[in-house]
Amino acid sequence: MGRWEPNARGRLEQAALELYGERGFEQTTVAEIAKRAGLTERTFFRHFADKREVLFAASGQLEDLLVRTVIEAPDSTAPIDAVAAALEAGGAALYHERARKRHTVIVANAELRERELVKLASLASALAEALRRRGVTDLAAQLTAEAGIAAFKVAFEHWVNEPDEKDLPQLIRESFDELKAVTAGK
Amino acid sequence: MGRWEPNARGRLEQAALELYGERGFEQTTVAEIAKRAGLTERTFFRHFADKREVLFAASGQLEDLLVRTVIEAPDSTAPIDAVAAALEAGGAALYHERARKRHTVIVANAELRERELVKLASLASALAEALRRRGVTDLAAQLTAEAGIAAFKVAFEHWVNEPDEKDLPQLIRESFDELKAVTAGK
DNA sequence: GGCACGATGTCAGTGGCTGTCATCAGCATA
DNA sequence: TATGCTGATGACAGCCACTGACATCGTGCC
Repeated sequence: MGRWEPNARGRLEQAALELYGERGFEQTTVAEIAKRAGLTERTFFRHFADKREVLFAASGQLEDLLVRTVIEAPDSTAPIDAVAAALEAGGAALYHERARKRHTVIVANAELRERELVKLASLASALAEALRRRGVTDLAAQLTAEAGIAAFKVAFEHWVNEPDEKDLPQLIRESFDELKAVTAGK
Repeated sequence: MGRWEPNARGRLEQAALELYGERGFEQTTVAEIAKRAGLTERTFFRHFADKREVLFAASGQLEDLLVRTVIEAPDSTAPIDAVAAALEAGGAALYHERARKRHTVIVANAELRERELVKLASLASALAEALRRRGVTDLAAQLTAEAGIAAFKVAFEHWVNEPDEKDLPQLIRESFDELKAVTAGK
């Protein structure tokens, strides 16, 4: 096991998810993660900014997908519906088992929940920016994006918590319908 | 300056806000804050769970105010309007100058922005719980609360960034109006 | 074979945060 | 007034996340 084993980053992600799941986030040291991946602590921090970030490596790709979907929506599509379509597409790209495992680790620790909020806020920012490029007002873009993320969040939580696996895009659609109802004063 | 000077907690808050403003959050050590307050580092951590929390001591009171306002709203009030009323009341309780100073410190640092998201999420949770006690469905309560917080967030940012001071509750009302418009597909 | 470059290892250091125990102010009570 | 109790603070040692600096190793290219 010399240096240069392939996919150091992926090995670190795998080792971290395992250890966080086995003994908890706080009870795991970065040195242990690195050791399981056959690397050193210093190398861990070359790949990830901090101990939490290793769980959120995929969020950048998700962001790209959302932005692309909003941009590619027909001009006639209302902003809220473009955001809904993007989040449904994002939801369709998630694997239930992996998402559930990861979510279990995250909800068990305050620092990880905190970081997840940052990632969701980042998604909202990206969605808002994409809407602005469609000519949507700044205010409307921010509100649409934030409200959309709220709908996604609620749907996602139901998805990972319900015993019988449902279709996430379908749950997202229902969540948006409910959002429209409550903001209409229902 | 023996022990037992009054209001240790308040002195720590004041010293922290000053130092974070003067030289930045990262460039300030907890030992320095404690020293300026005439205390030791260990005592700082007896009053605040971590270095960031010292800036968010007031958020608990704000949460109480929001919850109370939702609960006291007339039964006939729609959930979204009860939330709007609560956030307007919360907005009315903020002082522009102090809020601006604090917000400047927070936006300048990623860790502090992260913590602020946690506080906003906590407010959303509390609002949702208050709505549930009014008999609102779980799903509707979560969505209403989250969307309401989004409206507040947008209004608050405008308030602290606009050069001419506007009325925060008024901005919040306008933000809710816009929220209702965009979720209606406008 | 030699060389450039990027990935990794090694080491020392800073600072956030915690556990533990000693110490001290204030208060009650004998 | 002495004594004892309680809660806040100090002092100290220690863990670990994270960083900077420099050495070392692999790989590809000439």
